[in-house]
Amino acid sequence: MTAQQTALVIDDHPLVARGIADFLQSHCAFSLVSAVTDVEDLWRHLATSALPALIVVDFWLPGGASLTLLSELKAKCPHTLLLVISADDNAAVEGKVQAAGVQGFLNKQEAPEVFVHAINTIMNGDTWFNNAEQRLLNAYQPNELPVTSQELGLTARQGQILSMVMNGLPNKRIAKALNLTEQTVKEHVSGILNRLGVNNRVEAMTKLRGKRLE
Amino acid sequence: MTAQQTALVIDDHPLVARGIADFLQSHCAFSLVSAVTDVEDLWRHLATSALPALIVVDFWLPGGASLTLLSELKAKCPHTLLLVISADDNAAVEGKVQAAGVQGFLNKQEAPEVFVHAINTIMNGDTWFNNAEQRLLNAYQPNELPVTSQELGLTARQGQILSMVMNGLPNKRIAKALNLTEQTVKEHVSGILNRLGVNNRVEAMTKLRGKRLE
DNA sequence: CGTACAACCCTACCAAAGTAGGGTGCCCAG
DNA sequence: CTGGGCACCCTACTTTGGTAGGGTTGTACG
Repeated sequence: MTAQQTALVIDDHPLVARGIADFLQSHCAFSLVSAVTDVEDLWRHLATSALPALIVVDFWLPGGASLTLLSELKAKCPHTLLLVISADDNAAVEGKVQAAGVQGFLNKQEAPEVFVHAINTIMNGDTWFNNAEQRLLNAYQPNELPVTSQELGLTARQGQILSMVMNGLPNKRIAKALNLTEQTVKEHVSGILNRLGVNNRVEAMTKLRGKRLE
Repeated sequence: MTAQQTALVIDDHPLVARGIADFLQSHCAFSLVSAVTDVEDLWRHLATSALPALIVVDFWLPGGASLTLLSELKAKCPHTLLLVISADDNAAVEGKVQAAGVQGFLNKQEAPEVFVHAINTIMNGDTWFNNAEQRLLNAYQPNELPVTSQELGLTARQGQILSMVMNGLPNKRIAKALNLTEQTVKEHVSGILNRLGVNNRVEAMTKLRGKRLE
């Protein structure tokens, strides 16, 4: 690659965008790396400057805008390479991005050397994706606010059962797993529902959505 | 503040940590800002260097470690100021952090000038928090992967009903809202469960956990 | 010592969720 | 025009979830 190529980074967190841009400029062979924080800025930049050789796109743009943005970018700048970065380890995200036809996907957690390697790979015309199969196993939700059973006013046993309820287990399987009568489980569940002020397990699930037990 | 104070940034994404650290060093009056990416590194750094005046902590450390980390830091470095930064706009997060007794909370999305202002406020002995009441309204879940009903093989009506199921509505209320018989709703739900390969609505909820319909 | 509470068991009952089978009207493609 | 898919309705049934009664044990606390 020549020394005259430019790149563009879009991330809704200004400091992050600037940090990645600076890193690319100092560690990869780009003559200029710009940083923008929203989609409007991105289009404005593309309209007023020469097309960059590479655009780095944060996956979690506000409102889930990134997927539509990617297809628009592919349509309007077919020769520009696209690298998507994400803060979480969700295999589904990588699959979606890969299906969108971009050149690479990378986790923000990766070491700086991996960044450099990925960028060079993409600039050479290859693609960069992690082994999706490997990651299918741990498709967990990383951004869950931890909550202890005590904060909810639950006993230890209730907390244990609540976590199984939150994972979708029916009473029968909970009873089997804990060597209890289904009735006993029901009573624990009733206690939990009372404590949470809800009428059934589904309401409990929606009430605690986005939280992680213990 | 003097020109000899140092700061420390902990964020599990190396580029982000480095970017924020560089920004603090160039825009605030710190003589040295270090960046670490995990808790072990943090303790190692604190043991081998002079205590920093300020530690910037990313809220979403792996495994939800940040809350316990904050209380440990308060215990072991009571004179060090703590600023927590987070990528999302969740009022509950800010409340938790404030309860942990740190000096400030800030969203990564904020403009760089706000960062500078917040840092200066904290370094002067004040605290920096957003108006939690204002934000209680939009305590939404930002990181939800969008999924269309078509991708799931569902009809439009089924998708509509699925989204209500995902929000915890029982069949009776769905029927009332859509002017349908409860029976008709049940049949739609049955169709959805079949399509998703699950046995009941609770399994459907856990299967689609972290996704957002349409 | 007595009280309180958590955890466990039981029977019995009712409401909600889900299944099966059969029927109507609509619209669209072959 | 005919078959198929979709949305809607119905009756009837089974399974699961949740509540309400009452009872036993163990343990922690004043």
